[in-house]
Amino acid sequence: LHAYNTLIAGYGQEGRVEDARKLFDQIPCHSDCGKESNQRFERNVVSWNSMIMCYVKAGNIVAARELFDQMRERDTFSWNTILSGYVHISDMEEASSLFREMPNPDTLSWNMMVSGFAQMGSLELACDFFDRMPQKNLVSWNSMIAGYEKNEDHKGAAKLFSQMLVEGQKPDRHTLSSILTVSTGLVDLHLGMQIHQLVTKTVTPDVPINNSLVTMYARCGGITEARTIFDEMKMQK
RNA sequence: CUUCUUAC
Repeated sequence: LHAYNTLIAGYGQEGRVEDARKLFDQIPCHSDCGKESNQRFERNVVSWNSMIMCYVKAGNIVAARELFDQMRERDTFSWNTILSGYVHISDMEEASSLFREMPNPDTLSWNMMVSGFAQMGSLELACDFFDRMPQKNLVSWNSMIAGYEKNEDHKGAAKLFSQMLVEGQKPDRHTLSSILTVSTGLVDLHLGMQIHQLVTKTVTPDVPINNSLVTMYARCGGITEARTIFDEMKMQK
């Protein structure tokens, strides 16, 4: 059964929804004739969740929702999965009401609400959720920073970033590449160089990160440094 | 075994 679930999820990654569905339909639903307990081979929550995930990834919220409504046992994963479906099509109306109906929203749910609102330009709302979050994690910060960035509030993003450091969160590659884009937008070479320092200490060199670094230096008047990084990139291959 | 965030 684990094998089935893994395969369904795997098809999901590749967008092969109907193959996933075929497998899903092959797993017995719930044994109809009461006596026999074939609990051993039955669709479980994970099978449902994986299948819903496939539909969500395919952009087929309607189908995902149908499955969701049919489930008799929903866990936090199920809720978060459809929630993310609505967030990705920017249907924050639906997302909000789901969020309100959720029995026990966890950090992931909050994160999705934050990034959803931020992504559609409702920075106010995003901030609101962000501030009210019971506990924030790295992803929460990253989503919020990305939101500022998307709305071209580069100063806001930079401010949030320093606040993040003050609160003792360590940035990861997501944070750093967002904030690099921000320094590029601000044409702030000084900030960019500070980030560069952090990059070399915290994350393993990475093509996307290096690209952001090169872009940042090039735009902020550090052509020499840009060139250096560029050359280092070639060495690594 | 399944769910959240970046850039180009």
